[in-house]
Amino acid sequence: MSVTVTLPDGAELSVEAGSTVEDVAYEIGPGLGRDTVAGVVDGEFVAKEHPIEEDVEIEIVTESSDEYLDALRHSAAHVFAQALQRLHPEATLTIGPWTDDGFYYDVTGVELDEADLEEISAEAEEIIEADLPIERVEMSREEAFEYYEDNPFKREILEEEAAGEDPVSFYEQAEFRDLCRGPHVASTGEIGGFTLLEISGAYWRGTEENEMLTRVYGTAFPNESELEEFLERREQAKERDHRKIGREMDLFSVPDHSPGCPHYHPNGMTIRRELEEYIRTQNDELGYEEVRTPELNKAELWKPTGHYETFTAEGEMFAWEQDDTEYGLKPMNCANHAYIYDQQVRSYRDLPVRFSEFGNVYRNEQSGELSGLLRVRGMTQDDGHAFIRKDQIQGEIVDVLEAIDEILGHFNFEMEYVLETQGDNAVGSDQIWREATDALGDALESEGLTYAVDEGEAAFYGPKVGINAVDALGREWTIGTVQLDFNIPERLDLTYTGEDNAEHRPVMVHRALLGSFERFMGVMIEHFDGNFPTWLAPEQVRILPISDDNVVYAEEIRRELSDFRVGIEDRSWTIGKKIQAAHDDRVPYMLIVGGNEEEAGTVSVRDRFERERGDVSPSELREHLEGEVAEKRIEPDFLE
RNA sequence: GCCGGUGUAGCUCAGCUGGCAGAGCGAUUCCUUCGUAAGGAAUAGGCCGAGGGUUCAAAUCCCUCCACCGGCUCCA
Repeated sequence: MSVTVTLPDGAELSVEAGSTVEDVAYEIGPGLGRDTVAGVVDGEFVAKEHPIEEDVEIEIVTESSDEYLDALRHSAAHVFAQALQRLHPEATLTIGPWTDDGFYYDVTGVELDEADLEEISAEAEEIIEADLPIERVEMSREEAFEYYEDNPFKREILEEEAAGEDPVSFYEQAEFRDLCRGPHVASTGEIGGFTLLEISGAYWRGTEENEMLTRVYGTAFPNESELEEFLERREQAKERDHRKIGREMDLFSVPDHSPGCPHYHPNGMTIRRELEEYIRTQNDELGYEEVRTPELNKAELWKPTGHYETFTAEGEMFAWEQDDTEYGLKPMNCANHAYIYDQQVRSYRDLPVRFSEFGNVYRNEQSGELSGLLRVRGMTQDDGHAFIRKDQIQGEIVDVLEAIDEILGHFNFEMEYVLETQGDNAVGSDQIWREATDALGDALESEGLTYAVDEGEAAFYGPKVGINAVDALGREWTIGTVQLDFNIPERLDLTYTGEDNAEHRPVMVHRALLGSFERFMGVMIEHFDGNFPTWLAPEQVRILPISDDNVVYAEEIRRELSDFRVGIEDRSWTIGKKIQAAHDDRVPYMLIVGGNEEEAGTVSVRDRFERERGDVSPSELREHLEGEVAEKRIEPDFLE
């Protein structure tokens, strides 16, 4: 019997049923056959020995395919495991997949530290040097269970991932053998660059209740130079780390006495104030009225909304007894805003009623989670709640999404939109959740935004659109959110009087445009590498007098530019050193003033891109800066 | 919270096989007054994260705690 395989270019080929991917490649051409390392069959990455039993779409993976790197790293994981077992026979293997930039292997029954990694690395190099052929072998399920008699993890994989497979596949190189679907490269020698990177813990199957395993991260490349480039990129990423830049530019610190609670230094606060002012104007335009509510409340405030239960269950709420009463620091602003809504009888004519607040909230995040400005315990959200009628849902959400889109445009950010759906901790009926989720999805689609769906990830009260950014180290963080909530109005019995003179239930929209000022600034610092747009730069202009004699003239120029944040470098340094310091401080504009400028009443302008122009009149520069700042242009462009 | 790592001058880091606490940058003072990415000299600056232990002697070895870094889990 023959089956039809469809190639990526649309061509069709008829082959015997049971032919392998490799056989198909040889059918196409002997050269391709020899180069085959694996295949993609109906979108699934498979070993070259994978048999074709029905009509499929097939793609042959060779050394030049992206998938080759995955296979190579998968094999590198095996090489690590082999080296580990040679040096530590007591180690039990669990899983060892490839990842976006390398591989890891989770093991247990062995304690490893960094010195062990070096030894294992050396052993792995020998395995690579020996160029051991990697071969696929099959075993019956029964044999496999017997083989893994002492390894409950592999037995669990046999029962779950490999349920019903008989025989099951193993990959072998010399004395090493591992249960594995593949694919792998043909021999260990194909790994040109190999390194072990980190050692850490990881829960079996990613569940906190399970045993903690030892995870070793590594990566591999076809050759040494690509590995070096990878390590170089990693080092460069560290240079962009907002914690490092925050220290260098004196923006903020998170001292030992306030873990997770950043202190803004004057430079950082300048940036934050600009952000706050900008967001205030956005909130005004969107029709939000600013309110202010306290951090300290009785715990009972959060009981009807469900916050108390949710946050205390996760140990995330700061709450304590005082004078026989339980108090807490607010973890969210919703309850206080709902309270203000409820202080009046609301008519359908009043809606939407919208409150905004730069709300300081506190959450007892696990100590291991804290990370500079990106993950904190005390933060200020640019929070807002709109209380609306059901017929206003679509319009309200669309307005917020458009505002976020406009804001992000001023930062040159590319964000990923994610729709998060009902999770285990959800309150309210499934019906309500479905409606709310559909409404968010519809709004995203009507805005033409592409988005991913994260099932079960929403907050407890309603589905959420998360706007995600990536930091310098490739970690993803949620910035802004839009959440639709039918539950809290219900639980708090919020109402408005309708046209029919009956009571109706409003819907709540929870939204944050930037998210928290902390996280947004953290992401922004890394995104700009500290080179802030002029409107945000703590020091927008620095005047560099050629000699001390020019300091008085520098003062004069500063008065001329009094609408901007202008510093004067008055240390008795050479001009070269003053320029260097200004570059180090990432100041957008430097004005060099010496005898010539003083005589002509001009300045010599240099920007942080090292562009220069002499004979500039201060008023021309001032007019330019006014426009650049007002329009929030991303790069200093006077010298373009 | 869990696994591994780190904590020495304002910053970056040496010193850690136990024996007088170091460098560069920065700061201060003096000299230099300089034309587009580091001029010179001198001086000051430390509870070696905190507490306990071992020792004649601890930055160094051991224990506990705190904070930070990477990862897991969890989140704006």
